[in-house]
Amino acid sequence: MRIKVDNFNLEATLESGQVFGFRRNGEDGFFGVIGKTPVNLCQRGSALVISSPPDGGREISDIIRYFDLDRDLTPVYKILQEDPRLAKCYDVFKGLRLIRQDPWEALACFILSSNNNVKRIQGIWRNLSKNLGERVTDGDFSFPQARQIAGVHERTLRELGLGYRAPFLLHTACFVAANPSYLEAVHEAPYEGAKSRVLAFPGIGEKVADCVLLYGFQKYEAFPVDVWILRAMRKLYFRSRKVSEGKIHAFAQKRWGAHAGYVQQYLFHGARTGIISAQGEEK
DNA sequence: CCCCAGGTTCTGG
DNA sequence: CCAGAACATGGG
Repeated sequence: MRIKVDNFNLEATLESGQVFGFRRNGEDGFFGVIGKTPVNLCQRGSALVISSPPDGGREISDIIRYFDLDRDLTPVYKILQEDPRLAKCYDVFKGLRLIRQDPWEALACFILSSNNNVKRIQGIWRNLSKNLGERVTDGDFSFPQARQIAGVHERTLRELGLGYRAPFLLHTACFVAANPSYLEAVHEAPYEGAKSRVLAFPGIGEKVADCVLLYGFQKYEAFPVDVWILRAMRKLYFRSRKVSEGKIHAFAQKRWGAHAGYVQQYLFHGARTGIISAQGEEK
């Protein structure tokens, strides 16, 4: 199947650290599992080519929704272009979009992300999927539901590489499995209320909560401040002073409002790939 | 043996 | 409210 896409950058979208279940497949392709459907993706200019192995395929509307392709990025582009500190990110990553992830997967994965690196998070994603998920192709699995994780012992999660995060994920999985409507309530609630509900889980603080709200619940006011964003923001907007994460979060929300989350994604990818030099902060 | 990785929690001031 | 340390694990 083939979808005409406008203002879309598949590579930047999948490699900007918002989702952990995709891997490169060939020169310009990617393989991943959306829900329980395995998909091969590759972009040829304005064409997004999608193939699902035995053609148990996804509807086009599902793909459009997943990659947020029905969003008008004009207001985001306007912000990026009009700020010289962000223009480079626009030039290089134009078409980067925020994925609408499964809420549970986003919640679980970003519990695993704390004090961790992307490569290892991807490895844990694979371990969890292979051991607790469902087989969707010969060697590929879907990310396990809360129920599946809730059914194992903490020691099992440690063996899969979760380290000290094992009890955090286990507790959260048990709660979600026992309270299926909780995540729906997060969806319904506005940003602040949703955030307090997400913060209630163990192992989730300000930063992870914002990631979960942004990637799993489409709360676009969310502005996760991690080490990369902290360095970049200090450098670009605070002359490398020791401004706190909280101050930066408030600054971003006031400056970019409902588009803060999108701006953050461009900034994060720019900082991590070295497009914008995030160096130069003196501790 | 050090530091770092999309931090959070706990502790003592 | 703020600064420091501990926390598993793997890589540089």
